[in-house]
Amino acid sequence: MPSTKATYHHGDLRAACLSAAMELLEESGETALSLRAVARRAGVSPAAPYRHYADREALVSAVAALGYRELAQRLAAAHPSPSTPEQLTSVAVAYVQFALERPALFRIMFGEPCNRDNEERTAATAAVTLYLREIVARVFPDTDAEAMATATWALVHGLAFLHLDGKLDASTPSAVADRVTAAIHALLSATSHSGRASAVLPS
Amino acid sequence: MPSTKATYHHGDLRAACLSAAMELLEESGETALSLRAVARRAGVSPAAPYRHYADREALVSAVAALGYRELAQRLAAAHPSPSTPEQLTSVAVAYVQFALERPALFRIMFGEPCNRDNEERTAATAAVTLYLREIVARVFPDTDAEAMATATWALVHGLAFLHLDGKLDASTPSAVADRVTAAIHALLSATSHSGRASAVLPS
DNA sequence: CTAGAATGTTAACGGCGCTCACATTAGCTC
DNA sequence: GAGCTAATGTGAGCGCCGTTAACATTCTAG
Repeated sequence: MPSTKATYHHGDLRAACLSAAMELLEESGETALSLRAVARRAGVSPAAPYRHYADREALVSAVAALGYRELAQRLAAAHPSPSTPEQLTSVAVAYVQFALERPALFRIMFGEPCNRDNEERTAATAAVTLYLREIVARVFPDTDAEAMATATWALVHGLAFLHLDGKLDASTPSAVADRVTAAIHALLSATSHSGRASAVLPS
Repeated sequence: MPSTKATYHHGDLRAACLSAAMELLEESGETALSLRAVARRAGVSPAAPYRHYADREALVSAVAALGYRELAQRLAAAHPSPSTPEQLTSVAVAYVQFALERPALFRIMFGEPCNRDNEERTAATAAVTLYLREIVARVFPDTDAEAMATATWALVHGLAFLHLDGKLDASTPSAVADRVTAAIHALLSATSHSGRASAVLPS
C-alpha cells in the first residue's frame, strides 16, 4: 500500500506536480501544458496545485529549470569535458537531439515568453551558460571566450529550433547529426578560406 | 462614412482578421493571439472568422506567412544583396532586431508548434531559405552552400531566440548589435586545428 | 425575381487559469 | 493526549478561450 496515498493530504504535491507535468510533456508530443491536467494526473483537485505554485507560469518555470538540469546531464553524457572541435560537435549533436526527443519540454524551456525574474530558472540557465563558456574556452583557447560561447550556443540553439519547426528536415536522427556536423564544420572552415573576402581559394 | 461598415456583410473579413491580428500582436507585447480578440478587433462576432479560417492554427499560419514576408523585406532593407561578411553581419543584426522589435510575431513565426503542411507557410519559409542560401553562396563562394546557409541561419536564429528569452541581455539595440557582430566574427575567425585565429576580417 | 451560396449572428459546450469559501489534517504547545 | 493554528486539500464559480450548430442576412447567378 502506497503510504503517500489514501490520505487527505497528499504528502509532496509540489514534487508530484512536477513529475506529473514531465510525464504529460513526454506523452503528448506538442500540446501545451495545462495546470488542470497536471492536477488530474496527480490525482488532486484543480485548485490544489495553487498551494504550491503561484500560477501556471511558476509551474512552467519549475519544469523548465528541471529541463535545464536534464539537458546539462545529457550534454555531459555526450562528452564529459570536450577539448577538440570534434568533441564539441558531439555535444552539439546531443543538444539538438535533446530538443527533438523532448520537443514539448524544450519548447517550455525556450519557446515560451518566460518569467525573467524566476530565480530557479535564471540560475539553471546561468549554469548552462557557464558550462558552455568553459567548454568553448577549452576548445578555442585563442578567441574571445564570451563571444565564442555566445556564438556556439546560438548556433546549436538555432539548429535545434529550425529542426523542431520543420524548417530543416528532422526525419532521421542520423540526418540531423550529419547536418549539425556539417553546419559546424562549414562555419569553422569558412575563415581559413575567406580571410580576404575576395580571395577565392581552392578547397 | 466608411463604405466597408454598417453592412451585415463585412467586405473582406479575411484580410481584416489578418490585420487585426497584426495590430494585436504589436500592441500586447507577449500575450498569445486569441481568435476571439481578433474577432472583437475586427468588429465581428466570435464565430465569424471561422468562415475564413478553418481554426486558430490557420489564422496563425497566415499571420506567420505575412511575418516571413515582412522579415524578408526587413533583411533586404538592411542590405539588398550582401557580398561581404560585414554586409552579411548587418543583415544578421537586422534579423535579430526584427525578432526583438516584434517578439510576439516572431514567436508565432517560429515559436509555436507549427502546422507543417500549411502551404502558405511553407512557401514563405522556403523563400527565406532560398534568399539566405543565395546570400551565403555569394559571401562564402568556396564552401558548401547548403551547410553554410544552414549554419548562418541557425546562428542568427539562435541569437534572436536567446535574446528574446532573456538568456542574453537585450536592453539596448546597440548592445545587441555589438553582441551579434562579435559572435559572428568570433565564429568566423575561429580556426580549430589550423591555428591562426588572429586573421580577422578586413574592416 | 428568385433560389442557393456566401457570410454573418446567437447560443451553447467543454476546457482553461484562477479565486474564494470551506473542509481536513499536521504539528506545536500545554 | 487536548486544543489551537497553519498548512494543505476540496468544490463551486468567474470569465476567457476554441469550436460547433442552428439560424439570419445578403450577394449573385440563372
